[in-house]
Amino acid sequence: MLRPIPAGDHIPASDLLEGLNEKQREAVATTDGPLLIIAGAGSGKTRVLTYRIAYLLRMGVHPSHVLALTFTNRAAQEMKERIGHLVGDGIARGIWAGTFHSLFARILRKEAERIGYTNAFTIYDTDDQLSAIKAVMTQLGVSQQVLPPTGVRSRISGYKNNMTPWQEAARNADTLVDKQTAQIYEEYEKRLRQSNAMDFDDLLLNMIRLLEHHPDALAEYQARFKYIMVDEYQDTNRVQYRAVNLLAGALRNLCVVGDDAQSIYRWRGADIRNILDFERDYTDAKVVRLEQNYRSTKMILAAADSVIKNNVKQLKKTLWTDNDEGEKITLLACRDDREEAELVARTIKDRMQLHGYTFKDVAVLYRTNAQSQALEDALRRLNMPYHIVSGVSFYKRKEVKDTLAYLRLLVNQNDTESLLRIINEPARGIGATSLERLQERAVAEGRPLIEVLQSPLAMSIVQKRTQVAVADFVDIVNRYREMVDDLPPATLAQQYIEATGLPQMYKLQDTEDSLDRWNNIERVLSHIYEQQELDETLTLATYLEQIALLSDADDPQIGSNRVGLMTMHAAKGLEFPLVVIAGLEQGLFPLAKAETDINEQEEERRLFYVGITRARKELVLAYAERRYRFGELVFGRPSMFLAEIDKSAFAEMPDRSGKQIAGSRPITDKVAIRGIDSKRPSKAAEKEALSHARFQPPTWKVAKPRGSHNEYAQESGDSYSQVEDGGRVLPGQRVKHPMFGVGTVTGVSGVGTQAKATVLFQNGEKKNLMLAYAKLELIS
DNA sequence: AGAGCGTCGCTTTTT
DNA sequence: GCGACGCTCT
Repeated sequence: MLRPIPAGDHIPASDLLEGLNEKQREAVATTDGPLLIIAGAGSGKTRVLTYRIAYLLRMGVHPSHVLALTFTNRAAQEMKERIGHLVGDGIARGIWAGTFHSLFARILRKEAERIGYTNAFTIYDTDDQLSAIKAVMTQLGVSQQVLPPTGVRSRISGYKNNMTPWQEAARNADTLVDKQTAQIYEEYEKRLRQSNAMDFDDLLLNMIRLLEHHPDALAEYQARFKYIMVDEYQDTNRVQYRAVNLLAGALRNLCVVGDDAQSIYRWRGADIRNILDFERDYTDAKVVRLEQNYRSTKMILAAADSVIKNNVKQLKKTLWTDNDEGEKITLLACRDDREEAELVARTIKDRMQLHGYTFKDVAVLYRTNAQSQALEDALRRLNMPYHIVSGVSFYKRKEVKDTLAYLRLLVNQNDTESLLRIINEPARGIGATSLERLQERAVAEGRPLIEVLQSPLAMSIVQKRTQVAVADFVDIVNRYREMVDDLPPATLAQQYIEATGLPQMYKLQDTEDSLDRWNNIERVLSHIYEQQELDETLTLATYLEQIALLSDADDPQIGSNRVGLMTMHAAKGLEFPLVVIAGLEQGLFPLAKAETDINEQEEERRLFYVGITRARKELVLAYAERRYRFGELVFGRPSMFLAEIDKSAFAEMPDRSGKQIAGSRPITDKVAIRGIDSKRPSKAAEKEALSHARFQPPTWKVAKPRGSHNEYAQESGDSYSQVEDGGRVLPGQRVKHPMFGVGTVTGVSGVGTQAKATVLFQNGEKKNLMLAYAKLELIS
């Protein structure tokens, strides 16, 4: 048993238990042995987790012996911060907190050799997976028309999530499609091995392989992670379950926290059995139920409960609260998606004035990312700041992916997917036919493509001209490979990317679009520089790993004062005083396929439950009778979920013009709302503003003079343009750029977000910089 | 080999 | 309503 240690400057262990309810206290103070915490929405789960870890530390557990597995990096970061407040930052920093994927990647990086990789292994995202699958299908002569590669990808991922190796998949294959899929699976696995690459599933599987095949590694990590906690346990899959069981196997100090009602990742392999089996696998497990909700009003909780109770499959629990009754729910019945967006925006503005919310107190949730567009337009028109939680989109841009592919190749030359991606980008005269032939050769010889490219004998199968082009390309990569250990990553990346000719290609095209792309490449390079400044141990490999494992919910802007726009999946774990859920129509939410499949329907319902329970004070629900989907006007009916909420919970609310917004009448009634101004902004302006709202990469800060503008100007339509307008940068002005150094402005062009400055730097280089992005510091 | 045009499929959610 | 991909032509 543990004994408390002197508290020093911080809160003693016993005090940590104060201010917790009885159940929470029990969960926190149960340090040893298996513990299952069933934590209803808003029941103080995060509080319990952080206090429990702080308690452990106070009881003398060394931070490095604590492992906390979370769903997002943000959740881990937040947890660390909160623990830091309780026990001191220095101590909190020592715990192992992160996602399964990022922590396992870190361990595997160290142990790579033992499972047949090198520590330079690349992490393949879903796009890389797809290219690999396509290449394999071409190699096997399987038609991509008959067998869609995305379908194959999800089947392979399904196999992996069930720990089914290709041998077994092949054995169990009955139909031709099954057999072909199994064969593609086999070749896919070989290809990734050959490429020294792991996909997301492999990060988990390889951790298991390491622990199962290397008893000393198992012993080592079991001894290291003496206390293990798993958050969002209902959304873990079988592989994660196995990994956790292995790690906790010796000491069995395993605490899992979950809520089956909030399980929303079944499609990704999350398995509710993980909760049910816990008590079976750990018969001595203590079970603590947290059922008091501290977050929401009675009204909101009642609505959530009346919805979720329609699910047949669920564990019994009763969530209750001491909070106020609260406001009734507002229902916005709208004619179409434009009007829905408009009304949502106006309602938000209205409630902000009425109840004193600020922008960051508000979130608009929806089922699909595509719905954000109309909402953005409306918010922009009302000049309300917002931010979209989907930080990865910047990294999905072609030029950014190309840049990263070049860097990945530098770190891991066997990374065939990256190699193929950029070998002819910019065009070098290395065509598809030649590459196909060379790939065939590589497969036949069982060696990585990059080796084939460097073998004069093998290269003789392609034209002389191609041979020369390939040799030039390989030279560039090799030249910079030699410098990897000698130059700081940002400098190396900068010089190497310049040498590839990629940025120049876009710059010379000199169109609005190509300059944008050029700029994005510069932003990646500046980003590496920034990260390097923050962490001097940064290497290109670790940088690339961070990028690969970024998640949407990791968007650092989440704390800024803006209205949050996000999917309900992305909203998991968050809470807001005012929550709007838009697009409550059959076929959209729930999605069409849930109408026939009861399991899907229950998952959609859980998702709605998650959405509702994000709200603390007030809930607004909205649907539209017509909506544009795929550029086509589609008619819809209100969501079945709306009918599951008691009619008396809805408010009858006049809007400011005195007109009816929505009533407590049967929701199928048509409620017409007039007088909404719906002038569309110009196409160009829309696209413009959108690109800035969307492509702000995470951890990116636009440097700007202090206090020169309101704090939310950055991304919200018109106000954005004031961030760095041409006005304050004039010819003759001396400026400093983080990468290029000091220079003098020689010219300015464009206005608003398009404002550019030509700067002559001290090294004689002249650069044309977008002021909205380039982090220029004015110096005198 | 590369440019240009047309078709298709896409939007469910993401580590 | 857009972007990715494939086909055709040069």
